[in-house]
Amino acid sequence: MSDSLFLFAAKIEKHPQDKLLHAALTLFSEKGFRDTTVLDIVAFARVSKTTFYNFYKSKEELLAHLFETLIDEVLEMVKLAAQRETVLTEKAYAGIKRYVEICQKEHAVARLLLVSSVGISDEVEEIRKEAYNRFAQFIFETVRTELGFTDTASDEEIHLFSQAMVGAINQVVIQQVIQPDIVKQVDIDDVARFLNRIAVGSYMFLLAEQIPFVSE
Amino acid sequence: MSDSLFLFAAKIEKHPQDKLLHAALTLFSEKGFRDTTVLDIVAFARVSKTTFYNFYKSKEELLAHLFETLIDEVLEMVKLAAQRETVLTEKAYAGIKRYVEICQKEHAVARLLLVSSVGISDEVEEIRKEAYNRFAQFIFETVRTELGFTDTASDEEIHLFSQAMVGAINQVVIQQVIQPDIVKQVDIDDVARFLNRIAVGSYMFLLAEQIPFVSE
Amino acid sequence: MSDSLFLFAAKIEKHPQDKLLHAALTLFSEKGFRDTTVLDIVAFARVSKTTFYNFYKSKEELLAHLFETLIDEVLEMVKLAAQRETVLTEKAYAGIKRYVEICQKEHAVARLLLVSSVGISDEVEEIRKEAYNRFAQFIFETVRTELGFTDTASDEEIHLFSQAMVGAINQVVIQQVIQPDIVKQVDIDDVARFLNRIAVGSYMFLLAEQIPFVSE
Amino acid sequence: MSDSLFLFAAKIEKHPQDKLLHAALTLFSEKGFRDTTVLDIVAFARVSKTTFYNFYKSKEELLAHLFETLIDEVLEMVKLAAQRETVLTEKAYAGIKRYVEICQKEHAVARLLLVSSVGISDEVEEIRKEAYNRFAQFIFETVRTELGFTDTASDEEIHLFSQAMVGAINQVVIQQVIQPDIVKQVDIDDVARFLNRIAVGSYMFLLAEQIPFVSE
DNA sequence: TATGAATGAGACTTCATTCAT
DNA sequence: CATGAATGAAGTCTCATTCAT
Repeated sequence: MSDSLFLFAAKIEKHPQDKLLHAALTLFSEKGFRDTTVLDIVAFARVSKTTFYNFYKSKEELLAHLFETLIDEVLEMVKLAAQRETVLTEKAYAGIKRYVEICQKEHAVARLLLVSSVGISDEVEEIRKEAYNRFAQFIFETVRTELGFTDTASDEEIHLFSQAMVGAINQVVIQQVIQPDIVKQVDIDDVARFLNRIAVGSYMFLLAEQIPFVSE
Repeated sequence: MSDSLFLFAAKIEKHPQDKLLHAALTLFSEKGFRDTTVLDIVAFARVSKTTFYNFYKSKEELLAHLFETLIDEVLEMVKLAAQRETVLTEKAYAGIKRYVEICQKEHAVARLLLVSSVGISDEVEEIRKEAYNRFAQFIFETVRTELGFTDTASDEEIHLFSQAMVGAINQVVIQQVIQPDIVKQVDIDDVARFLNRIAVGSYMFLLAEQIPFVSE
Repeated sequence: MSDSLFLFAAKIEKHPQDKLLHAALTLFSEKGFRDTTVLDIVAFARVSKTTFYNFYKSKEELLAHLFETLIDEVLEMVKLAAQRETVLTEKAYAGIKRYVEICQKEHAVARLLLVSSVGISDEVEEIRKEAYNRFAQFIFETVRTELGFTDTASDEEIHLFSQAMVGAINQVVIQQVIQPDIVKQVDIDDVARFLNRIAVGSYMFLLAEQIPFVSE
Repeated sequence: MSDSLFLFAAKIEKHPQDKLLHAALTLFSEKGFRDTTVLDIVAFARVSKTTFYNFYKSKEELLAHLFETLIDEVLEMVKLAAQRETVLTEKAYAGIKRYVEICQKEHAVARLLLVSSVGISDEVEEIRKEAYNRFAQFIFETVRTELGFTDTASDEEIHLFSQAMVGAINQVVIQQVIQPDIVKQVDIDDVARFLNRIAVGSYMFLLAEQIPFVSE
């Protein structure tokens, strides 16, 4: 389980809200959102329904809160990993690798974040959108810093590009990393390096379109 | 609505199953999967609940069937658009553009395919995975033909790359094309051309790693 | 099974209606009326639903027809048994004994007639009422002939009395004869003789009230 | 309706279970068991379907509970009437009269108890059997006390006899008292006195077989 | 806060019955 | 006649959510 990875789980759960978050994390990951009942959650968290509904208006709201908490922590870890990397040109790679690592180690949680939680509520989608944009922003800035370029591309294009990269990364994670039945476990390093190359290469390509040097 | 776009909707819906598919398409798109009840569906389709459950074991199964039907049609249209394009180097672009076009014109349906249907059931995810792989395969093969290259990259890498591209495309579509509240409508041509450049460029980048000419 | 006891069952069931009656008899007796479906019946009878609904408007109507057929046969056998008895004073006893015998031998059928078929439809109740009255009439006339009395009691009282006797007989049959789990099987002769004594005694008592010789 | 006769109906029905019982009594009596749906019941009782199924596993179980409740009350009233009668030799008559009275006044309820509820479920039949035996026991004991006899008949015979009497009484009630379309309303007193004479006379007859003084 | 009863909504099932082929 | 699809009604079950104690 993820007792050590996520902060609220480490708080020994003195606060009922932490207990609820931890219960939700455990149960949503294990059985999925719809197959987890509110009764399951309060039983696991050892709090009452009253407490539950004092903190959250609905099961959806709990998911939204959990989602936000998790994604914040994950992005924080990713950024931290990039910071800790001393080699400038490896910073983006370090971040992406950390992301892939987390998704592999906590594949149930990753599945929750990337698959099970999709389409549950507009609230979650809003948070997701925001989080993906932050992720995109991180990648873009890291890569730009790495390469020391001064942008010539428009903000609009940069934005699009970053989003595309996030989509690319998540898609690969979904299909290669978090499948529970994958026999030949992919090599995290390979995947991370691969994704990093795409990010870096795509950024260069983005600039290149200004001064075409690749295509016709 | 999409009465002309999707085949089963044009069959005048004599068969209850087509009526159900059409009803599901309409209602899932309009109100989302969760907020559509089986009663809504059978009322809209003017069939009985029994008929519903004769065809589908559950609402989830109907979604899976609808999803499969739609994605098949969409991919068919995309491939057709690429085929019809006579200029060889524009085939991938034509396909991607067709995809983005469909997603814009039928943004409710696209939303259903790309967002609302995620995480509902393993069955749908299985179909989605398969469909995304077919899409990835199409992109890869079209681009390869366009460029006339003989591959030097491994199958594994090609696979990863194609998946990444599909993720990139879908993410951009999700955030730029199918948001219902987007004020400044993006230009379909721009987005499609942009995505095409990513695909082409990424493919070249993929080969380039064999004969490194970009990075260290 | 009752293949030999009831006429329509012996007709080798050439006629679809006989097949239906036989199927209904078998299945209603075995599983009860509500737990037997029309599909069960037509499958067992090897006829089609169309045939079923050509003969009967509903499952209830089939029950009514079956009920009427059975009760007619039973009463016929009872009367026959009484006729065959040469000793005049044993005629009523012979009839009652035959009745109890049938109910014991065909306890599933008896259960259907006396318990399971009650309250299903007004039509059946009408037939039941009529049949019980015929039974009552038989008892009354047989006993009267046995005793050679000329009535002094009113028609009304005779009618009431006969009905009471039928009720008494059936109640004892229900509780003593057709219970499927009765361990100590009651002795048919004893019960029949007992019921006969009640009938005879009651009749005498009925007359006695005219010329009170028993009570205060 | 029977608002004053049956206890649970008088409880102002604060408890949903009482509301359900009252609704069931009303609707089963009015439209019969089969033609009353669970939806009818919960609508009438103004409780939710969930509440219904919290108390009862099925409509059958509700009937069983209602049946038990009603029959208990009826037997209580019958016994009370017998107790209140000061003239010793009129006690059995008083009880039977009360029974017939109730069946006439509440003929819909009586119809439910004696006809509509038959054959619905084994559970009800079990309760019915038990209740009829209690009724039989009451009649037997009352009559025995009235007559001051010391028994010479065997337990087995007494048991049979009591059952037969209950059957006789109920049959007469069914055919003379609770038919909704009876034009010439029977006189309750007459019927009750008649049934009492049967009970008393039969008991004497039962003893007489030991020391035959009536028949040949 | 905790507990438990109650609610209302919706999923799923099973039939009796009808109808077209 | 047989077959099978379709219907409509009802039963049963499971939850999320609310409320009183």
